[in-house]
Amino acid sequence: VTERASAGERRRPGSRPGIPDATVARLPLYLRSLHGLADDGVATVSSEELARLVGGGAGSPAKVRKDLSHLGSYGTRGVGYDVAQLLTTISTELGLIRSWPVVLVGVGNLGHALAGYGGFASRGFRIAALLDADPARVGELVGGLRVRPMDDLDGVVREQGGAIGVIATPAEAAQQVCDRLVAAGVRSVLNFAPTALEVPDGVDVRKVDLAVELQILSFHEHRKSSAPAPLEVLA
Amino acid sequence: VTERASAGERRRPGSRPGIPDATVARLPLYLRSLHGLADDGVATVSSEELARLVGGGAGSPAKVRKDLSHLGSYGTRGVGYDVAQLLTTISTELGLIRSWPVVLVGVGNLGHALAGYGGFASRGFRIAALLDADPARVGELVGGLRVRPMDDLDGVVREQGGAIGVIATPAEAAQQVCDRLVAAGVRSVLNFAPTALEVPDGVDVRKVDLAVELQILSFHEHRKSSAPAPLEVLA
DNA sequence: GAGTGTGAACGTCTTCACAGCA
DNA sequence: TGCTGTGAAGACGTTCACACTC
Repeated sequence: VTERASAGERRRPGSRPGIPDATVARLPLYLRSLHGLADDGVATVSSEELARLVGGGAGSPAKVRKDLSHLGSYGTRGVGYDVAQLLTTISTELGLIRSWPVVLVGVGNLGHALAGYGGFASRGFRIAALLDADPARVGELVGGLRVRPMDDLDGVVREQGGAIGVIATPAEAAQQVCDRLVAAGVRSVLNFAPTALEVPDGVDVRKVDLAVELQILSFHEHRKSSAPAPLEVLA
Repeated sequence: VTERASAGERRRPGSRPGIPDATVARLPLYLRSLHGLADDGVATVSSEELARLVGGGAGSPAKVRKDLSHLGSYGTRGVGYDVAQLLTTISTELGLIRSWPVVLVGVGNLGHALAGYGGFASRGFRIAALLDADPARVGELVGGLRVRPMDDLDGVVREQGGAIGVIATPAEAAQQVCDRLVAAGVRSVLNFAPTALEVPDGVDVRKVDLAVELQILSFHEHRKSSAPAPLEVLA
């Protein structure tokens, strides 16, 4: 699900010329596979091996090489890429050297799951605060953090620099919550509520919608079901 | 996050010529907006209005018209599209006339959240079974359903026709669970575990990885932070 | 007049193929 | 010899602009 691309594509003087969106979307996948390799003590990967690791759809050796070449990559011909070096290069490019504070709004079913998700810390994020509009939930201890009232939002965002906002509220509340996040200074939002959010320029929104994913699968499943003849051997 | 496209692109004789993947990915968004309109008693939409409703990134009027034209659409020039008719057309195309059974494997934090998600039924899906490998969890009542042991998988999938599998297990178990789903006859899988899954041809996998989404946001946030000069007024 | 449907232009992403280097 | 780095070709997706219809 995934959707809104970066607004600005600024391309400043000193900075690396823009990395294509499609490449940016794959860098995290490379990162994941590289962590696995590093854990196994592997020192070097070829583009072919890396493509295989990130998995069918997202990986062809040529794609991997093009992607990495955008980072000004340092592969060694005849050998491959240095795993450790690629890890730091990609992490740096993604801004994952520091760990980003995440402000999670909405501590319902999904919010609980997100708060309890272990993979945050190792992937460059830490939950800085849990907020909920429901007074009955405020004060509750979830994943080691106490749920705070919405009024704390401004303070939390300001004391953390440049936090990422995660919206896990019902659809009806999402736009309002988003507005408050943006007003508090948040410029990156991950939205789990099934609604489109309106944001001013300079704010990035990505969204994850479970039902949308299932409906896309449904389309393909439907197609398969209504295609009784798998044979097309003639020609 | 979203990723693997359909394997086969079969394009059989009687069927509609292939709808582009990009369009398929947007149909659920149109559907959502249209439901909203129908609930409000609106009878007709223009491509411009619909584009606005699905939200910034995904909507331009031209895109909407192209997308809908792939469905052999029936808009009325000078007026717009009939909301009710579009609803049924898109629902039919996505295979959402029937409601699809969903088999959810892994009833941890995330599994609980998914099982408790209310939006399933209204969007064309119903949870047919919850499964978990942990004997301690089997028997637990979650979202009105009793958690069943993995051994029930074959039976469940077979008694439901063409179920969609959802994997909400830890990464280590995901491939094994996926293999069992596929062996049982599942051809569409939604994977929440942060791993690439290998599947035979004809099986579609979509994946949702929270950390990947955050890392993509991180990239843009990082860019913004390291771009101190918002002025580029010279030229 | 208003808004769809669509060819044609444009831009982006992917794949190919091969030169070049360890 | 093996694998990277990259122009060039090709596929795909989006945007434009306008003819056509209600």
